Amino acid sequence: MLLNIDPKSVTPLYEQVIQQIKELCARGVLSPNEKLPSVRELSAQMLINPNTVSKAYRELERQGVIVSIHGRGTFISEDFISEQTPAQREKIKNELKQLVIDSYYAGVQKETLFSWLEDFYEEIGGEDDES
Amino acid sequence: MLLNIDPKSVTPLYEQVIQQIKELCARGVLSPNEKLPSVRELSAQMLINPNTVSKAYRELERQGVIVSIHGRGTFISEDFISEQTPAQREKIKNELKQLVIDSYYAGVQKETLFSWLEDFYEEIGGEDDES
Amino acid sequence: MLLNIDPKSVTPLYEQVIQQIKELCARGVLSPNEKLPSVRELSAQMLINPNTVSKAYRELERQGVIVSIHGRGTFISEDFISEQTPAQREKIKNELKQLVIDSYYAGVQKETLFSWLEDFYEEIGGEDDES
Amino acid sequence: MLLNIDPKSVTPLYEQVIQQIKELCARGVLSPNEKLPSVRELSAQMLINPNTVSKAYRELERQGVIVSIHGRGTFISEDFISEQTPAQREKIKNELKQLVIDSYYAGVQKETLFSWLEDFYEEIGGEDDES
DNA sequence: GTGGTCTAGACCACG
DNA sequence: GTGGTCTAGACCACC
Repeated sequence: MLLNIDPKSVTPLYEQVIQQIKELCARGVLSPNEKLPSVRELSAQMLINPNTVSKAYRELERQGVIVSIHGRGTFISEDFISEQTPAQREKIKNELKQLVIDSYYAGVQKETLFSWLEDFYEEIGGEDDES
Repeated sequence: MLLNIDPKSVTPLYEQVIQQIKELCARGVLSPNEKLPSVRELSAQMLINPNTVSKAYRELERQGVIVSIHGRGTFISEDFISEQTPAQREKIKNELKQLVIDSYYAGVQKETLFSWLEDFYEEIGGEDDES
Repeated sequence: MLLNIDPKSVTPLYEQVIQQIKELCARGVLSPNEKLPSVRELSAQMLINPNTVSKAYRELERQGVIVSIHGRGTFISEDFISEQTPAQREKIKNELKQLVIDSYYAGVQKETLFSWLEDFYEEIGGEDDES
Repeated sequence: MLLNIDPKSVTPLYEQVIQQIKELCARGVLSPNEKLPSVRELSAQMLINPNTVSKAYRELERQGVIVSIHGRGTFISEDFISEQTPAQREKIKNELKQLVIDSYYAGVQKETLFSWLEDFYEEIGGEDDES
Protein backbone atom coordinates (compact mmCIF):
# COMPACT_ATOMS: atom_id res chain seq x y z
CA MET A 1 0.00 0.00 0.00
CA LEU A 2 1.42 3.31 -1.05
CA LEU A 3 0.41 6.62 0.46
CA ASN A 4 1.61 10.06 -0.52
CA ILE A 5 2.79 11.70 2.66
CA ASP A 6 4.16 15.22 2.64
CA PRO A 7 5.97 16.12 5.88
CA LYS A 8 6.09 19.76 4.78
CA SER A 9 2.33 20.10 4.45
CA VAL A 10 0.39 22.08 7.04
CA THR A 11 -2.01 19.17 7.49
CA PRO A 12 -0.73 16.88 10.24
CA LEU A 13 0.85 13.63 9.14
CA TYR A 14 -1.71 11.49 10.92
CA GLU A 15 -4.47 13.48 9.20
CA GLN A 16 -2.92 12.78 5.81
CA VAL A 17 -2.80 9.07 6.58
CA ILE A 18 -6.46 9.14 7.64
CA GLN A 19 -7.58 10.99 4.52
CA GLN A 20 -5.71 8.77 2.13
CA ILE A 21 -6.89 5.52 3.66
CA LYS A 22 -10.47 6.79 3.61
CA GLU A 23 -10.01 7.71 -0.03
CA LEU A 24 -8.63 4.28 -0.91
CA CYS A 25 -11.62 2.70 0.83
CA ALA A 26 -14.12 4.96 -0.89
CA ARG A 27 -12.57 4.28 -4.30
CA GLY A 28 -12.71 0.56 -3.69
CA VAL A 29 -8.95 0.05 -3.80
CA LEU A 30 -9.19 -1.30 -0.28
CA SER A 31 -11.97 -3.82 0.24
CA PRO A 32 -13.84 -4.75 3.42
CA ASN A 33 -12.02 -7.26 5.65
CA GLU A 34 -8.77 -6.58 3.84
CA LYS A 35 -5.74 -6.47 6.11
CA LEU A 36 -3.89 -3.20 6.43
CA PRO A 37 -0.13 -3.07 6.96
CA SER A 38 0.85 -3.24 10.61
CA VAL A 39 1.65 -0.06 12.48
CA ARG A 40 5.37 -0.80 12.32
CA GLU A 41 5.28 -1.79 8.68
CA LEU A 42 3.45 1.30 7.49
CA SER A 43 5.58 3.58 9.63
CA ALA A 44 8.70 2.05 8.11
CA GLN A 45 7.35 2.42 4.56
CA MET A 46 6.22 6.01 5.06
CA LEU A 47 9.32 6.97 7.04
CA ILE A 48 7.21 8.30 9.87
CA ASN A 49 6.97 7.40 13.54
CA PRO A 50 4.90 4.34 14.59
CA ASN A 51 3.02 6.54 17.04
CA THR A 52 1.80 8.71 14.20
CA VAL A 53 0.46 5.72 12.29
CA SER A 54 -1.04 4.39 15.49
CA LYS A 55 -2.87 7.65 16.08
CA ALA A 56 -4.24 7.58 12.54
CA TYR A 57 -5.41 3.98 12.92
CA ARG A 58 -7.06 4.77 16.27
CA GLU A 59 -9.00 7.65 14.77
CA LEU A 60 -10.01 5.58 11.74
CA GLU A 61 -11.28 2.90 14.10
CA ARG A 62 -13.24 5.47 16.08
CA GLN A 63 -14.88 6.56 12.84
CA GLY A 64 -15.72 2.96 12.06
CA VAL A 65 -13.61 2.77 8.91
CA ILE A 66 -11.26 0.08 10.19
CA VAL A 67 -11.14 -2.45 13.00
CA SER A 68 -8.06 -3.20 15.06
CA ILE A 69 -7.84 -6.62 16.62
CA HIS A 70 -5.22 -6.82 19.30
CA GLY A 71 -2.49 -9.26 18.43
CA ARG A 72 -3.99 -9.98 15.01
CA GLY A 73 -3.77 -6.81 12.99
CA THR A 74 -5.87 -4.06 11.47
CA PHE A 75 -8.62 -4.61 8.93
CA ILE A 76 -11.01 -2.62 6.75
CA SER A 77 -14.43 -2.52 8.35
CA GLU A 78 -17.35 -4.27 6.69
CA ASP A 79 -20.00 -1.60 7.07
CA PHE A 80 -18.37 1.79 6.94
CA ILE A 81 -21.39 4.02 6.40
CA SER A 82 -22.05 5.74 9.70
CA GLU A 83 -25.45 6.95 10.69
CA GLN A 84 -26.04 10.55 9.61
CA THR A 85 -25.58 13.06 12.42
CA PRO A 86 -27.05 16.57 12.09
CA ALA A 87 -23.75 17.92 13.43
CA GLN A 88 -21.85 16.12 10.67
CA ARG A 89 -24.19 17.52 8.01
CA GLU A 90 -23.74 21.02 9.40
CA LYS A 91 -19.99 20.62 9.43
CA ILE A 92 -19.86 19.50 5.83
CA LYS A 93 -22.26 22.25 4.80
CA ASN A 94 -20.07 24.87 6.44
CA GLU A 95 -16.93 23.51 4.84
CA LEU A 96 -18.67 23.61 1.49
CA LYS A 97 -19.72 27.22 2.05
CA GLN A 98 -16.17 28.18 2.90
CA LEU A 99 -14.97 26.36 -0.18
CA VAL A 100 -17.36 28.35 -2.37
CA ILE A 101 -16.10 31.60 -0.90
CA ASP A 102 -12.49 30.59 -1.31
CA SER A 103 -13.19 29.56 -4.90
CA TYR A 104 -14.79 32.93 -5.50
CA TYR A 105 -11.64 34.70 -4.34
CA ALA A 106 -9.33 32.32 -6.15
CA GLY A 107 -11.18 32.91 -9.39
CA VAL A 108 -12.40 29.32 -9.68
CA GLN A 109 -15.63 29.32 -11.66
CA LYS A 110 -18.84 27.72 -10.47
CA GLU A 111 -18.81 25.43 -13.51
CA THR A 112 -15.29 24.23 -12.69
CA LEU A 113 -16.36 23.33 -9.19
CA PHE A 114 -19.34 21.37 -10.45
CA SER A 115 -17.26 19.47 -13.00
CA TRP A 116 -14.71 18.54 -10.34
CA LEU A 117 -17.50 17.28 -8.13
CA GLU A 118 -18.80 15.10 -10.95
CA ASP A 119 -15.32 13.71 -11.52
CA PHE A 120 -14.85 12.75 -7.89
CA TYR A 121 -18.20 11.02 -7.71
CA GLU A 122 -17.36 9.11 -10.87
CA GLU A 123 -14.20 7.78 -9.19
CA ILE A 124 -16.20 6.50 -6.25
CA GLY A 125 -19.46 5.64 -7.99
CA GLY A 126 -21.29 2.34 -7.92
CA GLU A 127 -18.69 0.60 -5.77
CA ASP A 128 -21.13 -0.10 -2.95
CA ASP A 129 -23.21 -2.70 -4.80
CA GLU A 130 -20.49 -5.33 -5.01
CA SER A 131 -19.88 -7.48 -1.99
CA MET B 1 -20.69 44.80 11.84
CA LEU B 2 -21.67 41.54 13.53
CA LEU B 3 -19.65 38.37 13.33
CA ASN B 4 -20.48 35.00 14.79
CA ILE B 5 -17.43 34.01 16.77
CA ASP B 6 -17.28 30.73 18.65
CA PRO B 7 -14.31 30.46 21.02
CA LYS B 8 -15.03 26.76 21.49
CA SER B 9 -14.73 25.90 17.83
CA VAL B 10 -11.67 24.04 16.60
CA THR B 11 -11.16 26.70 13.93
CA PRO B 12 -8.85 29.40 15.30
CA LEU B 13 -10.49 32.69 16.19
CA TYR B 14 -8.49 34.71 13.63
CA GLU B 15 -9.50 32.20 10.97
CA GLN B 16 -13.16 32.64 11.86
CA VAL B 17 -12.81 36.42 11.53
CA ILE B 18 -11.15 36.04 8.13
CA GLN B 19 -13.78 33.63 6.84
CA GLN B 20 -16.70 35.73 7.95
CA ILE B 21 -15.38 38.99 6.55
CA LYS B 22 -14.69 37.28 3.26
CA GLU B 23 -18.22 35.88 3.31
CA LEU B 24 -19.75 39.30 4.00
CA CYS B 25 -17.77 40.70 1.07
CA ALA B 26 -18.76 37.90 -1.26
CA ARG B 27 -22.43 38.28 -0.36
CA GLY B 28 -22.26 42.00 -0.97
CA VAL B 29 -23.05 42.96 2.61
CA LEU B 30 -19.73 44.76 2.69
CA SER B 31 -19.10 46.91 -0.37
CA PRO B 32 -15.79 48.04 -1.88
CA ASN B 33 -14.27 51.10 -0.20
CA GLU B 34 -16.48 50.57 2.85
CA LYS B 35 -14.71 51.28 6.13
CA LEU B 36 -14.20 48.41 8.56
CA PRO B 37 -14.22 48.86 12.34
CA SER B 38 -10.81 49.47 13.85
CA VAL B 39 -8.89 46.64 15.42
CA ARG B 40 -9.69 47.76 18.96
CA GLU B 41 -13.35 48.44 18.13
CA LEU B 42 -13.88 45.01 16.62
CA SER B 43 -11.95 43.25 19.37
CA ALA B 44 -14.09 45.01 21.98
CA GLN B 45 -17.31 44.05 20.20
CA MET B 46 -16.29 40.43 19.70
CA LEU B 47 -14.74 40.08 23.18
CA ILE B 48 -11.55 38.74 21.72
CA ASN B 49 -7.92 39.73 21.94
CA PRO B 50 -6.85 42.72 19.76
CA ASN B 51 -3.89 40.64 18.59
CA THR B 52 -6.32 38.14 17.12
CA VAL B 53 -8.19 40.79 15.11
CA SER B 54 -4.92 42.32 14.06
CA LYS B 55 -3.69 38.99 12.77
CA ALA B 56 -6.91 38.50 10.80
CA TYR B 57 -6.70 41.98 9.23
CA ARG B 58 -3.06 41.42 8.30
CA GLU B 59 -3.90 38.16 6.55
CA LEU B 60 -6.91 39.71 4.78
CA GLU B 61 -4.70 42.50 3.51
CA ARG B 62 -2.13 39.98 2.32
CA GLN B 63 -4.87 38.25 0.35
CA GLY B 64 -5.93 41.60 -1.14
CA VAL B 65 -9.40 41.57 0.38
CA ILE B 66 -8.88 44.72 2.43
CA VAL B 67 -6.43 47.63 2.49
CA SER B 68 -5.12 49.43 5.54
CA ILE B 69 -4.32 53.07 5.14
CA HIS B 70 -2.18 54.30 7.95
CA GLY B 71 -3.92 56.91 10.04
CA ARG B 72 -7.20 56.56 8.10
CA GLY B 73 -8.38 53.06 8.83
CA THR B 74 -9.12 49.79 7.05
CA PHE B 75 -11.25 49.48 3.92
CA ILE B 76 -12.67 46.84 1.64
CA SER B 77 -10.58 46.52 -1.53
CA GLU B 78 -12.05 47.55 -4.87
CA ASP B 79 -10.78 44.60 -6.88
CA PHE B 80 -10.79 41.56 -4.68
CA ILE B 81 -10.44 38.85 -7.33
CA SER B 82 -6.87 37.64 -7.13
CA GLU B 83 -5.13 36.17 -10.14
CA GLN B 84 -5.63 32.45 -10.35
CA THR B 85 -2.66 30.49 -9.05
CA PRO B 86 -2.28 26.83 -10.02
CA ALA B 87 -1.41 26.12 -6.40
CA GLN B 88 -4.68 27.67 -5.25
CA ARG B 89 -6.65 25.64 -7.77
CA GLU B 90 -4.93 22.48 -6.58
CA LYS B 91 -5.65 23.34 -2.96
CA ILE B 92 -9.33 23.93 -3.60
CA LYS B 93 -9.55 20.79 -5.70
CA ASN B 94 -8.03 18.73 -2.91
CA GLU B 95 -10.32 20.21 -0.30
CA LEU B 96 -13.27 19.40 -2.52
CA LYS B 97 -12.09 15.82 -2.93
CA GLN B 98 -11.76 15.46 0.82
CA LEU B 99 -15.23 16.93 1.22
CA VAL B 100 -16.68 14.36 -1.16
CA ILE B 101 -15.05 11.53 0.77
CA ASP B 102 -16.24 12.90 4.10
CA SER B 103 -19.75 13.29 2.67
CA TYR B 104 -19.61 9.71 1.52
CA TYR B 105 -18.80 8.52 5.04
CA ALA B 106 -21.31 10.88 6.65
CA GLY B 107 -24.07 9.60 4.42
CA VAL B 108 -24.58 12.91 2.63
CA GLN B 109 -25.90 12.24 -0.86
CA LYS B 110 -24.37 13.60 -4.03
CA GLU B 111 -27.62 15.43 -4.82
CA THR B 112 -27.62 17.14 -1.40
CA LEU B 113 -24.11 18.40 -2.02
CA PHE B 114 -25.05 19.77 -5.43
CA SER B 115 -28.15 21.52 -4.08
CA TRP B 116 -26.14 23.11 -1.27
CA LEU B 117 -23.64 24.33 -3.83
CA GLU B 118 -26.42 25.92 -5.87
CA ASP B 119 -27.79 27.59 -2.73
CA PHE B 120 -24.46 29.12 -1.83
CA TYR B 121 -23.91 30.49 -5.33
CA GLU B 122 -27.38 31.97 -5.23
CA GLU B 123 -26.54 33.79 -2.00
CA ILE B 124 -23.49 35.32 -3.65
CA GLY B 125 -25.41 36.17 -6.76
CA GLY B 126 -24.21 36.18 -10.36
CA GLU B 127 -21.13 38.06 -9.38
CA ASP B 128 -18.69 35.51 -10.69
CA ASP B 129 -19.06 36.74 -14.26
CA GLU B 130 -17.77 40.24 -13.56
CA SER B 131 -14.06 40.80 -13.16
CA MET C 1 -20.97 -26.11 25.01
CA LEU C 2 -21.58 -22.91 23.06
CA LEU C 3 -19.88 -19.65 23.86
CA ASN C 4 -20.40 -16.29 22.17
CA ILE C 5 -16.94 -15.14 21.18
CA ASP C 6 -16.41 -11.85 19.40
CA PRO C 7 -12.87 -11.41 18.04
CA LYS C 8 -13.60 -7.74 17.32
CA SER C 9 -14.44 -6.92 20.90
CA VAL C 10 -12.01 -4.91 22.98
CA THR C 11 -12.18 -7.58 25.70
CA PRO C 12 -9.43 -10.13 25.11
CA LEU C 13 -10.55 -13.48 23.80
CA TYR C 14 -9.31 -15.41 26.84
CA GLU C 15 -11.18 -12.96 29.06
CA GLN C 16 -14.39 -13.60 27.13
CA VAL C 17 -13.96 -17.34 27.58
CA ILE C 18 -13.40 -16.91 31.32
CA GLN C 19 -16.41 -14.66 31.74
CA GLN C 20 -18.77 -16.89 29.84
CA ILE C 21 -17.76 -20.08 31.59
CA LYS C 22 -18.17 -18.36 34.93
CA GLU C 23 -21.59 -17.15 33.84
CA LEU C 24 -22.66 -20.62 32.75
CA CYS C 25 -21.57 -21.97 36.14
CA ALA C 26 -23.35 -19.23 38.05
CA ARG C 27 -26.57 -19.78 36.11
CA GLY C 28 -26.40 -23.49 36.77
CA VAL C 29 -26.04 -24.48 33.13
CA LEU C 30 -22.76 -26.10 34.05
CA SER C 31 -22.95 -28.23 37.17
CA PRO C 32 -20.20 -29.22 39.61
CA ASN C 33 -18.08 -32.18 38.45
CA GLU C 34 -19.30 -31.74 34.89
CA LYS C 35 -16.62 -32.32 32.28
CA LEU C 36 -15.55 -29.41 30.12
CA PRO C 37 -14.42 -29.84 26.50
CA SER C 38 -10.68 -30.25 26.08
CA VAL C 39 -8.54 -27.30 25.09
CA ARG C 40 -8.21 -28.45 21.51
CA GLU C 41 -11.89 -29.33 21.23
CA LEU C 42 -13.04 -25.93 22.47
CA SER C 43 -10.47 -24.05 20.40
CA ALA C 44 -11.65 -25.90 17.29
CA GLN C 45 -15.30 -25.13 18.02
CA MET C 46 -14.68 -21.47 18.77
CA LEU C 47 -12.20 -21.00 15.91
CA ILE C 48 -9.63 -19.52 18.23
CA ASN C 49 -6.06 -20.33 19.09
CA PRO C 50 -5.53 -23.26 21.51
CA ASN C 51 -3.16 -21.07 23.50
CA THR C 52 -6.03 -18.70 24.18
CA VAL C 53 -8.27 -21.45 25.56
CA SER C 54 -5.38 -22.82 27.55
CA LYS C 55 -4.76 -19.45 29.13
CA ALA C 56 -8.44 -19.13 30.04
CA TYR C 57 -8.53 -22.61 31.63
CA ARG C 58 -5.35 -21.86 33.58
CA GLU C 59 -6.84 -18.67 34.98
CA LEU C 60 -10.16 -20.39 35.79
CA GLU C 61 -8.28 -23.06 37.68
CA ARG C 62 -6.30 -20.43 39.57
CA GLN C 63 -9.61 -18.88 40.61
CA GLY C 64 -10.89 -22.26 41.75
CA VAL C 65 -13.76 -22.40 39.27
CA ILE C 66 -12.49 -25.50 37.50
CA VAL C 67 -9.99 -28.27 38.17
CA SER C 68 -7.73 -29.98 35.68
CA ILE C 69 -6.89 -33.58 36.33
CA HIS C 70 -3.93 -34.65 34.27
CA GLY C 71 -4.86 -37.34 31.78
CA ARG C 72 -8.54 -37.21 32.69
CA GLY C 73 -9.69 -33.76 31.63
CA THR C 74 -11.08 -30.56 33.05
CA PHE C 75 -14.04 -30.38 35.42
CA ILE C 76 -16.22 -27.81 37.15
CA SER C 77 -15.21 -27.43 40.78
CA GLU C 78 -17.54 -28.53 43.55
CA ASP C 79 -17.10 -25.57 45.82
CA PHE C 80 -16.56 -22.49 43.71
CA ILE C 81 -17.16 -19.81 46.31
CA SER C 82 -13.75 -18.42 47.16
CA GLU C 83 -13.02 -16.93 50.53
CA GLN C 84 -13.74 -13.21 50.58
CA THR C 85 -10.59 -11.11 50.17
CA PRO C 86 -10.69 -7.44 51.19
CA ALA C 87 -8.83 -6.65 47.98
CA GLN C 88 -11.54 -8.36 45.94
CA ARG C 89 -14.26 -6.44 47.75
CA GLU C 90 -12.42 -3.17 47.09
CA LYS C 91 -12.00 -4.05 43.42
CA ILE C 92 -15.69 -4.81 42.97
CA LYS C 93 -16.66 -1.71 44.88
CA ASN C 94 -14.49 0.44 42.66
CA GLU C 95 -15.84 -1.14 39.50
CA LEU C 96 -19.34 -0.48 40.77
CA LYS C 97 -18.49 3.14 41.46
CA GLN C 98 -17.13 3.56 37.97
CA LEU C 99 -20.24 1.92 36.59
CA VAL C 100 -22.44 4.41 38.42
CA ILE C 101 -20.45 7.32 37.02
CA ASP C 102 -20.55 5.92 33.50
CA SER C 103 -24.29 5.36 33.84
CA TYR C 104 -24.67 8.94 34.96
CA TYR C 105 -22.92 10.17 31.83
CA ALA C 106 -24.71 7.72 29.58
CA GLY C 107 -28.08 8.85 30.88
CA VAL C 108 -28.93 5.51 32.46
CA GLN C 109 -31.26 6.10 35.41
CA LYS C 110 -30.67 4.78 38.89
CA GLU C 111 -33.92 2.80 38.71
CA THR C 112 -32.83 1.13 35.47
CA LEU C 113 -29.60 0.02 37.08
CA PHE C 114 -31.44 -1.44 40.07
CA SER C 115 -33.91 -3.31 37.90
CA TRP C 116 -31.08 -4.77 35.82
CA LEU C 117 -29.41 -5.92 39.01
CA GLU C 118 -32.60 -7.63 40.15
CA ASP C 119 -32.89 -9.34 36.77
CA PHE C 120 -29.37 -10.72 36.89
CA TYR C 121 -29.82 -12.07 40.41
CA GLU C 122 -33.04 -13.71 39.31
CA GLU C 123 -31.18 -15.49 36.49
CA ILE C 124 -28.67 -16.86 38.94
CA GLY C 125 -31.37 -17.82 41.36
CA GLY C 126 -31.28 -17.80 45.14
CA GLU C 127 -27.99 -19.60 45.13
CA ASP C 128 -26.13 -16.97 47.10
CA ASP C 129 -27.44 -18.33 50.41
CA GLU C 130 -25.81 -21.71 50.11
CA SER C 131 -22.13 -22.03 50.79
CA MET D 1 -6.83 19.52 42.08
CA LEU D 2 -5.65 16.24 43.54
CA LEU D 3 -6.01 12.91 41.82
CA ASN D 4 -5.00 9.52 43.13
CA ILE D 5 -2.86 7.97 40.45
CA ASP D 6 -1.41 4.52 40.89
CA PRO D 7 1.32 3.73 38.34
CA LYS D 8 1.28 0.10 39.43
CA SER D 9 -2.39 -0.43 38.64
CA VAL D 10 -3.38 -2.46 35.60
CA THR D 11 -5.69 0.33 34.46
CA PRO D 12 -3.75 2.70 32.21
CA LEU D 13 -2.71 6.02 33.71
CA TYR D 14 -4.72 8.06 31.23
CA GLU D 15 -7.77 5.91 32.05
CA GLN D 16 -7.33 6.65 35.77
CA VAL D 17 -7.17 10.37 35.04
CA ILE D 18 -10.35 10.15 32.95
CA GLN D 19 -12.24 8.22 35.62
CA GLN D 20 -11.27 10.51 38.46
CA ILE D 21 -12.09 13.72 36.62
CA LYS D 22 -15.46 12.28 35.62
CA GLU D 23 -16.05 11.34 39.23
CA LEU D 24 -15.16 14.84 40.47
CA CYS D 25 -17.57 16.30 37.92
CA ALA D 26 -20.37 13.89 38.84
CA ARG D 27 -19.93 14.62 42.55
CA GLY D 28 -20.05 18.34 41.89
CA VAL D 29 -16.52 19.01 43.11
CA LEU D 30 -15.76 20.38 39.66
CA SER D 31 -18.39 22.79 38.34
CA PRO D 32 -19.27 23.66 34.75
CA ASN D 33 -16.99 26.26 33.14
CA GLU D 34 -14.37 25.72 35.83
CA LYS D 35 -10.83 25.78 34.55
CA LEU D 36 -8.80 22.59 34.81
CA PRO D 37 -5.05 22.63 35.42
CA SER D 38 -3.05 22.86 32.21
CA VAL D 39 -1.59 19.75 30.68
CA ARG D 40 1.88 20.65 31.91
CA GLU D 41 0.68 21.61 35.38
CA LEU D 42 -1.28 18.43 35.97
CA SER D 43 1.49 16.26 34.56
CA ALA D 44 3.95 17.91 36.93
CA GLN D 45 1.63 17.46 39.92
CA MET D 46 0.87 13.83 39.13
CA LEU D 47 4.44 13.03 38.16
CA ILE D 48 3.32 11.64 34.84
CA ASN D 49 4.13 12.54 31.28
CA PRO D 50 2.35 15.51 29.64
CA ASN D 51 1.36 13.25 26.75
CA THR D 52 -0.53 11.00 29.11
CA VAL D 53 -2.51 13.92 30.53
CA SER D 54 -3.07 15.20 27.02
CA LYS D 55 -4.48 11.87 25.95
CA ALA D 56 -6.85 11.85 28.92
CA TYR D 57 -8.02 15.40 28.18
CA ARG D 58 -8.55 14.57 24.52
CA GLU D 59 -10.73 11.59 25.39
CA LEU D 60 -12.69 13.58 27.98
CA GLU D 61 -13.32 16.21 25.33
CA ARG D 62 -14.48 13.58 22.86
CA GLN D 63 -16.95 12.40 25.48
CA GLY D 64 -18.16 15.95 25.97
CA VAL D 65 -17.08 16.21 29.60
CA ILE D 66 -14.57 19.01 29.07
CA VAL D 67 -13.76 21.58 26.40
CA SER D 68 -10.22 22.44 25.33
CA ILE D 69 -9.71 25.90 23.90
CA HIS D 70 -6.42 26.22 22.09
CA GLY D 71 -4.19 28.79 23.71
CA ARG D 72 -6.64 29.42 26.54
CA GLY D 73 -6.91 26.26 28.56
CA THR D 74 -9.23 23.39 29.40
CA PHE D 75 -12.65 23.81 31.02
CA ILE D 76 -15.47 21.69 32.40
CA SER D 77 -18.27 21.44 29.86
CA GLU D 78 -21.63 23.06 30.57
CA ASP D 79 -23.91 20.28 29.46
CA PHE D 80 -22.24 16.96 30.07
CA ILE D 81 -25.18 14.58 29.71
CA SER D 82 -24.77 12.85 26.39
CA GLU D 83 -27.69 11.46 24.45
CA GLN D 84 -28.39 7.84 25.34
CA THR D 85 -27.00 5.38 22.81
CA PRO D 86 -28.34 1.80 22.73
CA ALA D 87 -24.74 0.61 22.43
CA GLN D 88 -23.81 2.47 25.62
CA ARG D 89 -26.76 0.95 27.49
CA GLU D 90 -25.77 -2.50 26.29
CA LYS D 91 -22.19 -1.93 27.37
CA ILE D 92 -23.19 -0.84 30.85
CA LYS D 93 -25.65 -3.70 31.14
CA ASN D 94 -22.96 -6.20 30.24
CA GLU D 95 -20.49 -4.73 32.67
CA LEU D 96 -23.14 -4.93 35.37
CA LYS D 97 -23.80 -8.58 34.55
CA GLN D 98 -20.11 -9.34 34.78
CA LEU D 99 -19.97 -7.50 38.07
CA VAL D 100 -22.77 -9.61 39.47
CA ILE D 101 -21.00 -12.79 38.45
CA ASP D 102 -17.70 -11.61 39.91
CA SER D 103 -19.49 -10.63 43.13
CA TYR D 104 -21.02 -14.08 43.26
CA TYR D 105 -17.59 -15.70 43.07
CA ALA D 106 -16.03 -13.21 45.46
CA GLY D 107 -18.72 -13.90 48.04
CA VAL D 108 -20.15 -10.39 47.93
CA GLN D 109 -23.81 -10.56 48.88
CA LYS D 110 -26.60 -9.12 46.79
CA GLU D 111 -27.57 -6.84 49.68
CA THR D 112 -24.03 -5.47 49.93
CA LEU D 113 -24.06 -4.60 46.24
CA PHE D 114 -27.39 -2.80 46.59
CA SER D 115 -26.24 -0.80 49.60
CA TRP D 116 -23.05 0.25 47.81
CA LEU D 117 -25.13 1.38 44.86
CA GLU D 118 -27.31 3.48 47.17
CA ASP D 119 -24.22 5.04 48.71
CA PHE D 120 -22.74 6.04 45.37
CA TYR D 121 -25.98 7.61 44.21
CA GLU D 122 -26.20 9.53 47.46
CA GLU D 123 -22.77 11.01 46.78
CA ILE D 124 -23.86 12.24 43.37
CA GLY D 125 -27.53 12.88 44.10
CA GLY D 126 -29.42 16.11 43.53
CA GLU D 127 -26.43 17.95 42.12
CA ASP D 128 -28.00 18.49 38.75
CA ASP D 129 -30.69 20.96 39.85
CA GLU D 130 -28.30 23.74 40.81
CA SER D 131 -26.94 25.95 38.05
C1' DG E 1 4.26 -11.26 15.26
C1' DT E 2 0.34 -7.72 16.58
C1' DG E 3 -1.62 -3.24 18.73
C1' DG E 4 -1.70 -0.43 23.28
C1' DT E 5 0.59 2.35 26.63
C1' DC E 6 4.07 5.32 28.48
C1' DT E 7 8.11 8.36 28.71
C1' DA E 8 11.33 12.04 27.27
C1' DG E 9 11.89 15.89 24.91
C1' DA E 10 11.12 18.78 20.82
C1' DC E 11 8.64 22.20 17.79
C1' DC E 12 4.63 24.83 16.33
C1' DA E 13 0.19 27.46 16.31
C1' DC E 14 -2.81 30.10 19.11
C1' DG E 15 -4.13 34.01 22.16
C1' DG F 1 1.23 31.00 28.71
C1' DT F 2 -1.97 27.35 26.31
C1' DG F 3 -2.94 22.81 23.68
C1' DG F 4 -1.54 20.04 19.31
C1' DT F 5 1.77 17.40 16.82
C1' DC F 6 5.77 14.59 16.11
C1' DT F 7 9.84 11.73 17.12
C1' DA F 8 12.63 8.25 19.54
C1' DG F 9 12.61 4.37 21.90
C1' DA F 10 10.77 1.42 25.60
C1' DC F 11 7.66 -2.12 27.82
C1' DC F 12 3.51 -4.90 28.00
C1' DA F 13 -0.61 -7.76 26.73
C1' DC F 14 -2.48 -10.53 23.30
C1' DC F 15 -2.57 -14.26 19.85
